[in-house]
Amino acid sequence: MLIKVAVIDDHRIFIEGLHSLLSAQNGFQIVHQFYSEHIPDEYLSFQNIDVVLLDISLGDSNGIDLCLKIKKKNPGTKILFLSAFYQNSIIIRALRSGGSGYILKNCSRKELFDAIRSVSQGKNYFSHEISQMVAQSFLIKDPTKLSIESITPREREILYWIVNELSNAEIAEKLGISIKTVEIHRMRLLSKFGVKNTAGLVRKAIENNVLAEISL
Amino acid sequence: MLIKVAVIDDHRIFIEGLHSLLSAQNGFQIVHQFYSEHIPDEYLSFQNIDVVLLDISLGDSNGIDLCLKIKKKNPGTKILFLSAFYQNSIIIRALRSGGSGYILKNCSRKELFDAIRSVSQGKNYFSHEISQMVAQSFLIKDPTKLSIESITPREREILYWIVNELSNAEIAEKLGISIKTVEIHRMRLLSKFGVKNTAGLVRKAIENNVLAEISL
DNA sequence: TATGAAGTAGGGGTTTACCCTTATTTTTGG
DNA sequence: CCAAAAATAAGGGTAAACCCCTACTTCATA
Repeated sequence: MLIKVAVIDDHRIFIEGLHSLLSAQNGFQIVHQFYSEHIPDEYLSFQNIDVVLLDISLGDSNGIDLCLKIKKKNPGTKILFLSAFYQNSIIIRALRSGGSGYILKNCSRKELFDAIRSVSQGKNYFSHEISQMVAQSFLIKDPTKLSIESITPREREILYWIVNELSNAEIAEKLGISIKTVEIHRMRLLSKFGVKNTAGLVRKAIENNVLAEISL
Repeated sequence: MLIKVAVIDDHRIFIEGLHSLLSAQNGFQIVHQFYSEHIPDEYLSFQNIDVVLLDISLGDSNGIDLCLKIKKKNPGTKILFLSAFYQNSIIIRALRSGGSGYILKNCSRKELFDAIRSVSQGKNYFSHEISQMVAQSFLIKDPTKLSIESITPREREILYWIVNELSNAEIAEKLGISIKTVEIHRMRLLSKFGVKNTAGLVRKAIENNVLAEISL
């Protein structure tokens, strides 16, 4: 069972190191390798590739956009981010761009092999540092910031339908109440969330995870 | 250096087990313990408590709301969630409610002690299972969901300000263009995203990671 | 039993979003 | 250099959101 691997990184030395590492290990084969971030679209056909090792900081381009492109062309190919970068927002964007895992460049040989095997089998893999960082990003640093006023069950219900693109009239009909009542609930939501309009309402609702149904 | 601990759980046997565990170990002292979820507000003064071990599934009440209450009254007291529960949305809501860590009830003795020590020192602690689960919740399961029509740089800029609660008039002024132009961009965004209104626009923009600046 | 929180609903009004249409200029790529 | 895409902007209109106000009912709980 040979796992076919492609590597995309802008550091030539790093790719060569990876090449020698994977070649020395049974079960891996590096099929493609790109040194630059400027990869023409016609080269993005990875039908016969199992796993792409992708760096996030690719010169002036970035690995996240590249990941999106690759997954659109080759939905079956798994992406494993391999980066020295660990800034929270970057990690989360990477995860949302279609990747299957994220490890750090200073990881052990064993972890690299484990990660490649895992994602090639359709599983996910996160290095300990990455998953810890993602989890910690949810913690409230400042306890005084726990100030989002609690919303009532009915307000929560109204909010749910707002986020699902229903108008006040549609919500009123669905819940069997008057439009005026929906309006009132909506205004109280704006006030409680401290926002100016629907855009802010939806953003805060998602960010603060008020709606369990609306995951991420 | 004695760490003062309070335990809140609705399983009497579990609390007694915890008590004997922590008593046998130097450095810990269980000061309070509650068996029920119905704790009167006047008992929520934990000024001299370092760490509260809190179960999430407290009968008909829930540990998340209780955590919010405790942190509001005692910002300095650390909360360590200790639960058998691991459903994604619940975990994330728990983290956002002011806790400092989250471990599973089937964890090892050593992990329990480590976790309590960590949070009492102001650090965070997540069991491996929890942090992995949180990280995985960000992954896109279905690659075909990455298929949003590409938007132009200007549309992206408009979208950014929409998500930041600016009105068409405010965006027009900020970018030095007419309101009519902003309207056109906005309508094209609605069309490209396949949504009906601002709520859908903001939701899709966040979910599909269109805006790098809007992380979480 | 009374006080507050939650849900309900009306009137009346302003502002903003949404949806057509057409049309010019600029930029970009083959 | 030409065609396509992108950005600009207008007029004109409807629908929806937003923001005041008052006021009634229910329900829990102190």
